[in-house]
Amino acid sequence: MESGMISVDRWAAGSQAYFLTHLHADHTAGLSGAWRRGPLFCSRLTAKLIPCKFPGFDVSLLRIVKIGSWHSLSLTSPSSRSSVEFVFKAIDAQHCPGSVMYLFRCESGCTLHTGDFRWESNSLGTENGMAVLLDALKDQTLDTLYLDNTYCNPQYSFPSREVASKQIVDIITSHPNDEVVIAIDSLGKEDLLLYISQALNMKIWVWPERLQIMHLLGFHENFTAQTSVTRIRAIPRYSFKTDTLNKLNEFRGPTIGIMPSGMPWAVAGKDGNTVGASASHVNEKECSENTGSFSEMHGVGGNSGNTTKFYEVHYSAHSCYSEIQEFIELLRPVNIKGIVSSRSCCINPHYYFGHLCGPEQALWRVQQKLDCEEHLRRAEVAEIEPIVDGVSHVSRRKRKNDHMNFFGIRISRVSLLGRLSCGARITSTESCSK
DNA sequence: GCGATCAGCT
DNA sequence: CACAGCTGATCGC
Repeated sequence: MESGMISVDRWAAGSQAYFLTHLHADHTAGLSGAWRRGPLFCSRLTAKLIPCKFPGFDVSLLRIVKIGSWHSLSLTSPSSRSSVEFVFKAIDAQHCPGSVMYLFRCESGCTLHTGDFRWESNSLGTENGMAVLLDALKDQTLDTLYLDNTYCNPQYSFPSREVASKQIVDIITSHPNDEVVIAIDSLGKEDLLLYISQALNMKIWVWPERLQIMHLLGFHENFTAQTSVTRIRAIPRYSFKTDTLNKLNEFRGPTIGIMPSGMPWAVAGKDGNTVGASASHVNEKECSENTGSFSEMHGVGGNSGNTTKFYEVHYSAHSCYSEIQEFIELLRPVNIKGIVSSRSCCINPHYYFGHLCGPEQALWRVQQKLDCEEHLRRAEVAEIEPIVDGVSHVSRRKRKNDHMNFFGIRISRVSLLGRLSCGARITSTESCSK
């Protein structure tokens, strides 16, 4: 795609249309209430949150992109001065409230910008998102994939957010009489807090600005800003430290701290006040089974000499390596570019996934999808025919599976394609092998 | 004084 | 190494 037309999460002058994937600060550097550079495209929920995040923002510049629908956009090529027609679509990125990916199509090709995303294996949201994506690509190659490569390295393996949420509920219920403090940011982890609130039938305290966000998101029933009605508090991550917790421990009674973190191995044991599980220990637990892991740390108490317990639970809003791998295996882009720049070269998507990119791979995906749809059409016809030849359902299913194996993709993935075609159902029994 | 940018911390 | 993001220092207008 030619430069000087569309910017995604970049706010320098010189673009004709600006797209925002989500409202985290590392994607909005350069945005402010004084924004005047041009129309800003974002999801409906993000648009709702913008005046809160950027007071004074001129909302007449907002262009709401309805998720799942095609939108059209006519821009001017800076080089040829001719008109370029775009269509684009937003897809739920499941990273934080309002977060989306953008798929752009124009005459010169297709581009997908994932923004930050977490598409968990075997989740309905991921299946739906992938079905929308593949359907939108149709028989076109994906020319450029701008990828959330935060955890684009096999060492990054962690459980789903649901598993992590269950772990946190278990930690809280195992301390029935303690005050609980959970570290969160200004946006994100609402699904975790809702899960806790519903599982324990208890409101969660948040600070007043955060309660306003919860109101905008429609979650206000599960949250409160009154300190007296609950023992569970969500506090800003930057004020989550031994000092704060020890003070709570001293003045409000026994307190445990829970840090849901994307990289717990990085936080533990930095100073003398915390003693954490080592990174190798955390990783060892993760690698042995994908049921999740958490580490327990004990902070040294304040004047009272009490001990504050810290729990770091592996909770991530970014896809882990195996989820990124599944994503790329299905999309097969011609080019791939990481959106996370890092001094560390170990997350360069080309290093691990270069073999899944290139023109041949992109064409292979298109051909595979067409073959698969054709097969599913035939399979459905076969399914509604009466069985007259003595062939059992089991052997039919086996035949189908053989065909899928021929394609080299797993059954759970083919079920995504199944949704795309004529509603043919494929039984999905296999979990992802690692 | 205000906004942008960066170091530092968690 | 570094998730997301606040605070505070510095620079330029």
